[in-house]
Amino acid sequence: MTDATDRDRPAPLDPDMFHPLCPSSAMPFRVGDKWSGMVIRCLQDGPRRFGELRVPLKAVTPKVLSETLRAMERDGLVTRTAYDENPPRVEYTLTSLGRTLIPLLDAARAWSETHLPALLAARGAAGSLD
Amino acid sequence: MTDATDRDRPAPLDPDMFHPLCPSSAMPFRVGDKWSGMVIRCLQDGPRRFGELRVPLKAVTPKVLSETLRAMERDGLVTRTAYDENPPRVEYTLTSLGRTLIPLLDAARAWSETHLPALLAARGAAGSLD
DNA sequence: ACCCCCGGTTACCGCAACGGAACCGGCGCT
DNA sequence: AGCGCCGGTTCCGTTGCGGTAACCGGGGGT
Repeated sequence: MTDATDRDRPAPLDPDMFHPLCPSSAMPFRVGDKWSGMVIRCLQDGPRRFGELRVPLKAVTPKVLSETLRAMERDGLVTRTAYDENPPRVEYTLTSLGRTLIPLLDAARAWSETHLPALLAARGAAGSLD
Repeated sequence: MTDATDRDRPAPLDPDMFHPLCPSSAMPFRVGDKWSGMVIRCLQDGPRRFGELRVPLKAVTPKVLSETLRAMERDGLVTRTAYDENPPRVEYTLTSLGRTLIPLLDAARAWSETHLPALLAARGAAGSLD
């Protein structure tokens, strides 16, 4: 197709971008709700559709995803744009405020890459004998 | 008194360091559990006793505080040192791993100072009319 | 005998987050 | 007529974090 709606469309999301072994879950930080940080990651390269977000976030149910997006919209982190087409199309975009969180996520990721193994080792050691 | 136990003791904690209007509560981040970030702030200048932590964290009950400290100890973020004295004395100290979280807390605080008003404004606007 | 000190523990409970499964509406295709 | 697509919503159940209130142990003071 490659029509107008495909312009400005970022590359497809990697279905495994939140692999089960990804630190996102064990990491001792959270941005907003459980999924908000991952949503920001999904949106950082451009607008995404609801169903598109469900690909990498396969563990999230539509209910929780829509709750998360609604909360983020209320907080001015994303904008929701509904196109009156058929089948319906809705796009979510990071606002400039939402974009300001990306460096924080980067910092959190950097911390995890450096220090999370030590934390998990400590946790494992405590769990096994103490 | 100023005896040996007072050596290396940091200045007393400010009872209002977590003022109700402090962004810590509205901030869209969390480090670990609800109180972990504040505990790290309390410990960043040196070891603190259990009762000492309860001064600025006056909203936390002893149960939750001890749970928090225990979890942080399991994760290798703090060390607990009990002195066999009377009345009992226990000191909590940040480990070097725990100290690595301080820059992250600084980044979160900087974000809040810059952007939290915008987030709260968006939230307020959404709540009032939508 | 009583109470205070400190640093907790125990039992109980409420609420919000999270999750599963099913359903919906409008249009187009077959 | 029936099915599928998309972007949700609704109902219901579970989990677990966090909070409340009460209690504990052991020495020392009065």
